[in-house]
Amino acid sequence: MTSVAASTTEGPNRLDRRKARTRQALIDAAVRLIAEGRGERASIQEITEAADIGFGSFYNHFESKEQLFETASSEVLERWGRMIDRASAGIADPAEVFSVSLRLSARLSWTHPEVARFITGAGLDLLDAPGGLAPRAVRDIQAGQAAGQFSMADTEVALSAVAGGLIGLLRLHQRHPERVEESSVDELAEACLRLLGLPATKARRLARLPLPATEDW
Amino acid sequence: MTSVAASTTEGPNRLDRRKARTRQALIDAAVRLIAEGRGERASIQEITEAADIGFGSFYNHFESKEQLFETASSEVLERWGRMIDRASAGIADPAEVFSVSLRLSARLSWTHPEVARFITGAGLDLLDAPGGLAPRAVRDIQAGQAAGQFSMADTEVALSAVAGGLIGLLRLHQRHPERVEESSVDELAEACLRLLGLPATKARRLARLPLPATEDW
DNA sequence: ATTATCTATAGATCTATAGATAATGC
DNA sequence: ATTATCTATAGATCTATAGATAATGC
Repeated sequence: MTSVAASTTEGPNRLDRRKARTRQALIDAAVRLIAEGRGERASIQEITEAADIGFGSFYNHFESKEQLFETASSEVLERWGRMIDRASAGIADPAEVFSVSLRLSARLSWTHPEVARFITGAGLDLLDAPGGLAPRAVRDIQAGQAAGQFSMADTEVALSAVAGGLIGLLRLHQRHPERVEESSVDELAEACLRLLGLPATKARRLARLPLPATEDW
Repeated sequence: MTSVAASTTEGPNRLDRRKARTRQALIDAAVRLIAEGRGERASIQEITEAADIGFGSFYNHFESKEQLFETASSEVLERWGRMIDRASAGIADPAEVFSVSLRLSARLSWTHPEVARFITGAGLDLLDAPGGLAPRAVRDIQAGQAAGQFSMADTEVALSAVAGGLIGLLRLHQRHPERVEESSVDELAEACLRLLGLPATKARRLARLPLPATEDW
């Protein structure tokens, strides 16, 4: 047991790592293509060229384009969701959890521009995906309704409006970076809290609370 | 001048009308395909089959799929916009014009379900299109800002949130018709007015005003 | 006679796979 | 020896067009 990788039952070897790199190159290329808004339209040839791997290698990892895009989306949504969870851990008020989640998501514009572009590229389809902001916001909005803080009845409609606002801000930053700053993010959160039915004064206060520090991801 | 169509310089003849019918069949098929969410993915073959015309006839009318979809979108957006304009003609308050426009658009779910499905199929891409609700809402939101009624600064972000809310309601009605009624539409408008910064009481009143009668279109 | 539509097809592109090549395991 | 990657290609699909057929004009 002196050599770490001596045992045959032990972790990934060089071959496994090479395979994982190829797979990851495909996923990263897919994320870039979704970000460019041509997720479904790209051919497998384009994908493998963007990933800089041989054409045939595609089928070692995925059975179809759809499966690759599905995997790529899940991966980004998973990271996004974990970031939200870490930052909102320990916050009790659902309205504040919602506000923090949304503000962090809007700040992706500059903290993780490639994730932001993925979100704008995917659009409202993200509402159906089981990851990222959507399921967490549904949970928070419903908790806020149960607690009597939010008055808007249709959770799904509210969520869709919030997603529209988020995507709008991310797109604005992509087109005109100089027109978006931290206060724009807070203003979006404030407006969304008002939309949900929170009193304007409380919305204003909540949307300006200091944000928890977020480690890199 | 006893026979209406006698003069050779006069209006469309039978041939022109046949040509127009074929063109319209293509446009209608394109609208249906966009509504099904596979606007860009459909092949020309699928389009001509859906339109029930010969494959080659496509090229008598359009040079490419993109041109057809562009034309089809413009046509629907044009009708949608005219409906809004007719209904809001004579209303002075920009917040009320906005509210009426949005409520009529959300009612498309049952007044013109094929238009509603087109909107949900197209998604937030509609924000870039020069027709329909988007340019009119931009105008109203900016007028409301200038008049000091609306406090939200970024018009484009606000518009995107409103579009998200509208699409959310249309989608909800498509999936669960029993969960959407006229009051749901009014509630969406109320929430959007609050989002824009209107005081909650005024938002509530405005979103419940009687709607102008709209003739068919 | 003129014009639009339809059918058939050439050429381009795309997917999926087979077989050759390169990298790693043992 | 084993496993993954790469190159080459068969077969399917798609686009664009040519030429035949059908409808209308005059």
